[in-house]
Amino acid sequence: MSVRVRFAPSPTGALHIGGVRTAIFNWLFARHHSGKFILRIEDTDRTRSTEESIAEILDAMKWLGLDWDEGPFRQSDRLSIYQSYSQKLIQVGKAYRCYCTQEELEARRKGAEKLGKVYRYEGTCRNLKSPTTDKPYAIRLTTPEVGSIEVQDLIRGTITFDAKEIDDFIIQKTDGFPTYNFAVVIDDATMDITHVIRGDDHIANTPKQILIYEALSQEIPKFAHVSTILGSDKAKLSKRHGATSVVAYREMGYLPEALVNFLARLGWSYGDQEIFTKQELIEKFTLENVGKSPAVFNPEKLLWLNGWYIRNKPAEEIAELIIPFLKKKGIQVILDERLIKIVNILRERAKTLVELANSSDYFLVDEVKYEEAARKKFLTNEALPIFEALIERLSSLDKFTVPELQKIFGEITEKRGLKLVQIAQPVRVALTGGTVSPGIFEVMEILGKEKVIERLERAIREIS
RNA sequence: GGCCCCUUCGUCUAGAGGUCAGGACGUUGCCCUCUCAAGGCAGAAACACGGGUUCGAGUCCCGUAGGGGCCGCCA
Repeated sequence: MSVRVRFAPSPTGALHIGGVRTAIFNWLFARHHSGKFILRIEDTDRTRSTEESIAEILDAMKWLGLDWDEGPFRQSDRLSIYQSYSQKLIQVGKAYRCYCTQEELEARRKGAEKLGKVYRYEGTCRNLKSPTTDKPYAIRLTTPEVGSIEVQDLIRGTITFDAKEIDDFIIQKTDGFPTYNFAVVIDDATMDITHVIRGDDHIANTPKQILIYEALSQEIPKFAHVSTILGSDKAKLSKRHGATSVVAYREMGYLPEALVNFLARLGWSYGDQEIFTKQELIEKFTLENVGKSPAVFNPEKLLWLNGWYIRNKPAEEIAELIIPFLKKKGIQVILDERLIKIVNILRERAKTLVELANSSDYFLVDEVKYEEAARKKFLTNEALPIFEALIERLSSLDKFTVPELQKIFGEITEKRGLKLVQIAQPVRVALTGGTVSPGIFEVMEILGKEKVIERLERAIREIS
């Protein structure tokens, strides 16, 4: 049978980075085996699930390029399916109605706790002869009292649980809704899921789920439990460690390639390789190379990777991507040769699209804003004659190109006995407003003769 | 507390009994250089601890410690 995997987020908030890594592993596994990747929305929590959250999840998945073959299915559409299966289990004697009230159960649990024991349902309703049909009831699975349940985990090997640890747990609530474990199993079974790849916080649920599969006489899928992503303090990654939602990273100027590459490498590896195209990830991804230990989220490495992709993607694509970021700053531009040139000289010093957009503004606005410290240090009386000489020489220059400009600067430094840095820095401040920029000749070439002279003249007025 | 999972540089990891324990991010120094980057070179930096098994253990076994997860009519 061909591989069928699923990603099943619950739409109770933003799509979390940890969840996305699980999605990536599932997606890669499906693509690697030419199988199917199924998207399922676990929205049975009616109070916390929102439509906005569903829309955001779908949006983020598309942005990351994690396309799905089936779905999105919603559990809320499938209630009758769960109920028909729970009824079937009652009929064949694998499940039973339980009339114990929540209050009663709560009291018994507290009693057990007082004795320092873990409460397990004692099977009060298990052998009820004639059920009182008018009282509300939950449905419990009849579970074995002895023996053990083995989970064959593709990442961790065999995990054994004692049957005594598992009581007759509820599969359908009094309100007719399935419990999580039951819904998951029915969904995975009816969707013919072959491999369940999910977070290791589900390990303890797995024996219960296996018991449901067995009661249903359904084939048990293969399980693979991936370790959690931790924050820098080794606690589970959460909002207090910084941004955790995919959308937040998009807004901070991260590229989807970088995020996918980074997340894929968190807990998975392929020798010493760090950079992977999506194609390579698909070819090389296997569960055997997924590690067992939890991984700490390392924002610096993500940033480095993002910078790598900014430097190495085609400049035209990067140029197109920064347009919305420029727009947010109130700068309207179109994708043209000039913008591509700007991106080309700026991108090796930017780690995010936001940085790139910020560093390009002096090319795109009419008037530069001087940084105060830079102005004070470099727009001085010593700079005046240099600016004046430059204006004179540049005015008569026909070819406003890097080699020509280099020549002119060479002449001026020689004549005045200066080092290049002594004139490059004041000019840089005059042209860009700051002390940091790409090579000054490249900047001048892109700015063009007119703009350069205009800004030098303005700098002279600023000094006087 | 019970059950379960995990443990190689600060971080991500390679390592499937014999390696000077390798790579990457970060970090330090140097080179390049008109600033800042990028790039190049060099360096510091790890097998949690204790017992076994073995000629030999990061690798296998058992403990200990530490971290994490689950113990709901939540998902």
